[in-house]
Formats: sequence, structure tokens, C-alpha cells
Amino acid sequence: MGNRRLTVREIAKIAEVSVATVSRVSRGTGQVSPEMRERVLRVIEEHGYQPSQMGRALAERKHGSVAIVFPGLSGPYFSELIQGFESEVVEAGAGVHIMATHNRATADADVLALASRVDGIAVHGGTVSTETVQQLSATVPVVMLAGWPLDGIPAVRADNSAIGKLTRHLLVDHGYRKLAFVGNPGGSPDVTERWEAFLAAHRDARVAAPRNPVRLGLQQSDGVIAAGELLDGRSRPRAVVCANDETALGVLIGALGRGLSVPGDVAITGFDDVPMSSLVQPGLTTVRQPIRELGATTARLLISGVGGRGAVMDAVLATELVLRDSCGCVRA
Amino acid sequence: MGNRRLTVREIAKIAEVSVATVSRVSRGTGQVSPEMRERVLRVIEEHGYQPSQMGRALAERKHGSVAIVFPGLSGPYFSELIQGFESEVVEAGAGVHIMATHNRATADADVLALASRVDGIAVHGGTVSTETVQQLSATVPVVMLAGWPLDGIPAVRADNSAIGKLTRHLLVDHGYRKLAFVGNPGGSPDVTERWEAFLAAHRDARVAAPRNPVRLGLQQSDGVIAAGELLDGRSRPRAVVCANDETALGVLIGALGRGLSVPGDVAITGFDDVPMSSLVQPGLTTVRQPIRELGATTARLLISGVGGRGAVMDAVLATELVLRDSCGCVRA
DNA sequence: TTGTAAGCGTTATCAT
DNA sequence: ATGATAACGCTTACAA
Repeated sequence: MGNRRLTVREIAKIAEVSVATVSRVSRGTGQVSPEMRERVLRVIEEHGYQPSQMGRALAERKHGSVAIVFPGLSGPYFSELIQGFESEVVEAGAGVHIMATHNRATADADVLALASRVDGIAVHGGTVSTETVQQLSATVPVVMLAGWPLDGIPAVRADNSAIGKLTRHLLVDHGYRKLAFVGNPGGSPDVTERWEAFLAAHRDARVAAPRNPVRLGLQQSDGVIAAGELLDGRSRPRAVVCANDETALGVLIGALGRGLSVPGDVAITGFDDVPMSSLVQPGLTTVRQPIRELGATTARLLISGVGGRGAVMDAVLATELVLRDSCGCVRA
Repeated sequence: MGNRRLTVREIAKIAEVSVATVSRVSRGTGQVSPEMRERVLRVIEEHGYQPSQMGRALAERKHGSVAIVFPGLSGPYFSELIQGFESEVVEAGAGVHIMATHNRATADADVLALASRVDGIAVHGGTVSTETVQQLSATVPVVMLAGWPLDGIPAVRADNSAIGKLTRHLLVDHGYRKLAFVGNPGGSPDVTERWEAFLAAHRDARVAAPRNPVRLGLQQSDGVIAAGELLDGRSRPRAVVCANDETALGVLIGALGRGLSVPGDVAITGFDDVPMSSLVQPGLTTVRQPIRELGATTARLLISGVGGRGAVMDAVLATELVLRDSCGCVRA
């Protein structure tokens, strides 16, 4: 371990050529005669020479890697998102930096510091303040992921309005009157939009909406907690619309654990269509969003250079209503 | 966006000091008089100067970031593992590179290329060949994560032998005779050890072990497939020992979906103790391993410099048998 | 086609 | 305590 790596100069000396030629051969640019190329290639091969990324970075003034900032790796949504991002970046030959903000007090400062390590940063909605994002984008290209576009900062996000269609389905097709919403609208742009679509659907259907959402996080455990708050009293809602599948699955577990029938006693819906949602009994009615594609699109935007003329500034990816059993529909 | 950042030299000129002084102030090393420090700090603040990571990297000959290589982000195990790793690295002020190998044909080459981007690499067992790891460690410090130590390469792993205790519990305490094992021993060191401990327990109990494992991956969907292979015929096993919780949950879903009683008709066990395992009905009997700690320990090893005198070369973290209902035990 | 040499932005050594 | 200046390893005009 730790065999000092050779430098261009050493390779050049061994191959008896100039460093320029070595560089040209190793990166495949410029004109080099076949014999030269052959000779240099042999030496490179023989000594396992790999150009130092730091030397290269400094000379080219680019790091050759991009970063993705997200709240934490809880659940399949973020796994899928990051895989989509990572695959695309690696494919392009670049490196992938990650940073989870959790609720670290230093999150904003940490993200700002990231700027000096990468060529571009994808920031997931709900992780750092708008001011920080603005500040960040003064130094490095930024793409908002699952957030709103901002000034000259492009965004890649899913069409959350489908949760309006879903709510309408519960209200109109199933005739449910008392709905609850689980999720914290202040927590992220996605949840904000979903809550608003939920409210709008109530207005359209002329049904009274709940005054407040059940403000909880997006993890399964939050769903279990929500079940405790919603299902025990006698004022139980007829349907629970959750901000994502994870919480919906938590509520489902809570409901079944209380001996309630789903959807008989209470209907439950989610958002995302994670794999588990089609496996549980009853199958979860939800909205499918192309999570992987979200990550991949963001990566492409970052790699191809944000802000280029004619670049997409707001990519809104289509979503699709997936009706299963948990809303009261019976599968074919 | 893209305001070119100022360099030490520019800051030095503005503050009317030398670059050396700026460097000393910005990194807080060396002796600087209070007035100088004050003056420089003001300029740095005013212009939002941040030293370029590439310049710094080259001068210090270290990137200031480490990488973790894993097969893919499927399921809670890898999420947890990476969070443990990431938190520890960020805490130390370094950057985190990730790389998922999936089954990419270029995985080995890609990992080798990673070496020129980071100061150290954690390689998860089962991702790249032993030769590649050896080769890699010639250039950069490496730690095997959930794999075996190798030559001068340290490892951080969990004590898989607990699955032997688990198997013994099924064989001896419950008296089950026909067990099946789901997992591909060739897929990773962890699964190899678990399969071997499973076999050893059979020998100890003088019970015939199945000739072959059900060779499948570690995802929930693989468990669902395993259920199809194991539970339909009339030679159904009395208990199914799965290489991890994810597959066990898949088998559980498959079993319940077939109208079988768990553990009445078939007992099911896992490994990991992911959150879901305590939520399902029946609760999953499993082995708890400190996943987060695995990641954190690996990160610390990498950061504090692998191979240092007296450094740990093989950290085997303790695991714990968790008996719930799915093996046939009734919870208190 | 090949080589020479000037950066790229820091840090760190060595004078002062 | 402060300042010149030489690395660090690479790319890339520009020259030959």
C-alpha cells in the first residue's frame, strides 16, 4: 500500500518523450504519431500510471465531480433518487459526492463548503434555506431537486398535482367526506404542493377540508405515530391521505394493528409508488413518480452545465395515479 | 452564478499582505499578529473568500475526501451503512464519494479510477475482485467493509456466527428438522459466512442440512421469488433461514399471501434487524448487527489513516440474536 | 508531430 | 512575525 504514484514527468523520462506527449496520449487528445503513442502507452501500462486527479483538476479548473445534498437516506425514495443520480454521473466519468444534512445545525455552512469540492451541486428541496442556495449558486452551478426553480437556478421535480386527482377520487368517486392529511407542508416543497393540491380538491368538490394537516415527518415511523393520533378517537377520518408511501405504510400497519379494516373502516393513500406498496395487503393506492428519472435528469443537467443557453430551467416530470385496494377500489 | 472566486493572491493584494499570511490566517496555522489577522480576516469575510480545494489538494497532496464502494442502494441495510459512514466523514470535515457497482462490467476499472480522486476507499465485500482490491491498495489506503481482511488491508465486519446460534435454536429448541437457506454464498463474504454457520449448526445438532442454498440476491423481491420456489411444492421446509431481513420479509409476504401460517406452517428468520422486522406481523426473528456502527468504524479507520502502527486490522463487531414470533417463539 | 514552459491556487520552506 | 518563492502534478498555448 502507498507505493508513491509516478508523475507525468517520470513517465515522460522513462518513455523518453516530453510530458506534453504523455499527457496527449493519456487523455487521447491532440495529434500523436502511432509509434509515439505505442511507446508511451506501453510505459503507462507497465507502471500502472494514472494521472493525478488533483493535478488535472487544478490545470483544467474543474474537479470532475458533482454533489447531491439530501436530508437523509431514509427509505426507498432517497435510495432510488440517489441511484438515478449516481448512475448517470458515473456513466459520464465523473465522481459523486454526497451530503446528508439530517438536521445538523451546521448544514448550511457544510453545503457552502461543499462548493469548493465539486463542479456542481444538486440540492434537494427542504434541506437548506433559500438564502443559502442563492449564496451557493454564486460560486457553483446548482440544480434544485424536488424544489422550485429560483432566479437563475433550474429545478427538476415531479408533478405533485396528481394528489389533487387522488383526493378528488376519494371525495367524488368514493364519496368519502372526512379526510385527513399526514405530512408537514413546511418541511419541503413537495409536501407543500401536495397539501395545497389536497386543499384545492376539497374546494372543487365543495367539501370541508381539515383545518390542519397532521404535521409529521416522512418516515414509516411517522406514519405509525399518525395512526395513533388519527385512529383512536371516535372522530376517525374516513380516509387518510399521506404525503408519501412510507408514512402511508406506517399508517396502514397502525390501522391493521388496531383491528381496523382497510379500506372498509378507513381508506389510506400514499405518494411515490415504492415497491412495497404493491406488495402489502391491501395494495396501496398512490401516485407514481419517476424517482430514478428525477435523479438522472438532475445529474444530466448538472453535467451538461447548468445555465447554458437554451437549457431547461424547470423540468416537471409526469406522475400517474395508481389505484389499488387501499382507497376502496377493487382491483380487476 | 459563476462569479469567479478570488484567489489567495488577490486577497493578499487587497489586504496588502503576502499570500503566506493569508494562507496562515485562513487555515489558522502559524504565528500571525492580531492586527494582521484582523485585517486579513476582514478582507476574507468581505469577499467571501474560500480557499480552492484543488489548489489546496495539490499542495497538501491529499484530496480531503474518502469513498465508499457498495453494490447498490437497495434496502435499509445500505442506507444505514452509508449514513453511518457519511456522518462520521462529514464530522471530520472531509468529503464523501460514493460509487455503486451494480453489476456493471466496468466496475473494477471504475473503482480503480476512483483511487485518483480520494484519500482512501472503503470497499464493501462482494463488489470487486480480490485482485482489484490488492491492486487498489497499492495506490490508496483501503478498508474492507463487511469482508475479510487481506494482506495489509484491514476489515470491519459483523460477527456472522450468530446465525449458527439462530439455526441451533430452530433445530434444537423448536425441533424443526427440514430447514432451507435463502442467499447466495458466492455473492459476498457475509453470506458465505452465514451459510457456513448454518451448515455447522446442522453438523453440531446432527441434523441433515439442505444440500444447496436457494441462490438468490438480497432484495425483498428475491425473497418473494424464494417463496415461490420453496413453499408451493409438498416438500416445503419447516423453517426458512434467510441471509438477511429483506429477503426474509419477502418470503414472509409470499408465505402469508399463500395462506400459510407463520410460524405455524413455516418459520422464517432473517439477519440485520431492520426497522420493518419489528413492525411486521408476526415479528421477525433475526440477528441484530450494528449497521451504522459498521459504517462509522470504517470511516474512522480510513480517516485516521489505515495501516498506522497499532491500527486495528480486523474489527469484528458483535451481533445479537433477536427472538420474535416468526421462528415459533411467543413474545412475552 | 513533438517539445518547452507558463500557468492553475495552495502550502510551506527559508530568509529577513 | 512577515514575505519571497519554490514546489505540488497536470494541461496547453506556443515554438520548433
